[in-house]
Amino acid sequence: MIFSTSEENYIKSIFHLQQFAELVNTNALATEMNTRAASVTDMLKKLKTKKLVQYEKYQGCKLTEVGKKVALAIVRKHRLWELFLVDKLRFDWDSVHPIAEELEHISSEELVNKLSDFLGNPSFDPHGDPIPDKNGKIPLLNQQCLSDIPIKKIVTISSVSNQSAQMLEMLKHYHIVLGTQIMILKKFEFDGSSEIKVIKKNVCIISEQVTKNLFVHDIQKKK
Amino acid sequence: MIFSTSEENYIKSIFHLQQFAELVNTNALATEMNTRAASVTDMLKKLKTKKLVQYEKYQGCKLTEVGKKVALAIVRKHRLWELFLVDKLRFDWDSVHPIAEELEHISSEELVNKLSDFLGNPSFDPHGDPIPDKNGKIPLLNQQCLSDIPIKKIVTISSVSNQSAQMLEMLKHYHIVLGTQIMILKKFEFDGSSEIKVIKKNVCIISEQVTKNLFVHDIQKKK
DNA sequence: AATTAAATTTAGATTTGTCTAAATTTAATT
DNA sequence: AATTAAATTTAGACAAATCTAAATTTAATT
Repeated sequence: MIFSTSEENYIKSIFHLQQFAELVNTNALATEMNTRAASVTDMLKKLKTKKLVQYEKYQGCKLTEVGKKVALAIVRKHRLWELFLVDKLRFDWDSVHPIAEELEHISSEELVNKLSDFLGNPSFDPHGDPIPDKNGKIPLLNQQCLSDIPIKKIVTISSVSNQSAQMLEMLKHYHIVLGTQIMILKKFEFDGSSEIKVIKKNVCIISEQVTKNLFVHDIQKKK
Repeated sequence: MIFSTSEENYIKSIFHLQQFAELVNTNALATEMNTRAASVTDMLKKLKTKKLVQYEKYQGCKLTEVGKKVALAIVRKHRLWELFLVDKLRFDWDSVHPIAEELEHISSEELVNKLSDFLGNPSFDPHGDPIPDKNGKIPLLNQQCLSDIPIKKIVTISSVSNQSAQMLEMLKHYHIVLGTQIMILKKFEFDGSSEIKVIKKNVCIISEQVTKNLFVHDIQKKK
C-alpha cells in the first residue's frame, strides 16, 4: 500500500506523540504538524478508513498495529538518510533533519534496504536515535536522562530528545555531540542548572531544560 | 524559487522534447507525460506566468533561458542519483530510473553538490549520459550513432538514447553495458539489422532500431 | 475555397489537502 | 447542577492538479 506524503507525516507525528500519551488529541497533533484542528479531524477520518488509526470523535486517536508498522518504516528511512548525510556526504549533524524529512518519503523498499546495507546496517543515527530494522524492531540502549545522573560520574551522550535547530546549535557551540563524554561537576538547586565538564575540553553551564533533553549511558558506547 | 513536483516534471519533459523540435506541441507533451492535452494547456499557462516557458495559444511552447536552467538542474540531480544508485548502492543500471525520478525532486542544493563531491564530481551517468555541472554546463563526448559505424571497427558503447525498460533489458541480455566494446561483423541490407560481436563475449543480431539508439566512441572512453 | 480532420483550448467537474467560522461536545469551575 | 471555557467537529470554501466533453482553431484534403 502506498501513502501520500501528507498521510505519512500525520502517521509519523502520531507515532511521535504516542510516546507521551496513550491517546493523541487533535490539538496536540495540530500543533505538532503546524496546521489547524479542523484539518487534523479531516485527516483522522481518512486514516481511520484506511485502518491506520483508531479514532472516535472527540476521543483522540492512536495508531493501529498496521499504522505502527508504517510509522516505523518511515522512521527507519528518516534515520538511515540522516546517517548517510552525516557519514557519507559530510553534513553537520544539526542540519540534516529537513533534508531527511524529504528523503524519508521516497517509496522504494529496495532502496531503503540497499541504503542500509551500504551504511553497514547501522543501529543508531547521528542523533543517537535507534534505527528500526526491516521488520520494525528497535534496538535498545540502556540510557538514562542526564538530569538523573549523579555528579562526578563520566557518561557518554547517546541521544537528544529535543531536536530543535536551536537546541542542536547550542550543543554544537558547547562541543557536545553524540559520543561526547561529559561529567557533571555541580548541580545548582536554585534553578536546576548544572556545571558540566566536557571531557578533554571545555566546562559549561547548562540549564535544567537541557539536562532533561540529553540522554547518556555509561562510558563507552558500542554501535 | 521553488517548484512543485508536477511543474518540474513538465519542465523536464519539455526539455527532453526540445531535442527533437524547436517548438513542443501540446499533444506530444501530453503523450510524454501520460496525461491529457487539456491538463497540459492548464500547466503551460501556469509555467508561462512563472516565465519558465514561452507559450502562445495553439503554437506550442519552448523553455525560456530560466526554464532551461531549471531543467538542467533537474537533469543533473537525476543523473547524479542514478550514478549513486548504481555505483554505491549496487543497483542494476536498468532499474534505477524510476527511483531517480523521485529523488530528483528533493530540493536542497547543498545536497546535490555534496552528492556530486561524494561521487567524485562525475561527468557521465550509468547510461552514459552527461551530467550537467553546477552551472548547467554539459560535458561533451564525441560520439557517433552505432548505425553510422562501418563494419570491423572496434568501438565502445557510450550512451543509450532510448532508455525504455524493454530496451535496457534486451541490452542486458546481450551483455551490452556502458563501456562494452563491440564490433559490427556484418550489416544486412534486407532489414537494416546487424551482426555484432561483443568483444571477448557473444555474437548477436540486433535490429536497425537498436543500432539507431546506441551511441559509441572510439575504443577507450575516459570519464 | 470549402470541407473534413486533427490539434488545442475552454468550461465545468473532481480529488486531495487545506482553511475559516460556526456549531457541538467535553471538561472545568463556580 | 448550571455555567463557562476549552477542545473538537461540521459546513462550506479554496487552491492545485487533474479529468471529460464540448467548442474552437489550425492544418490537410478534396
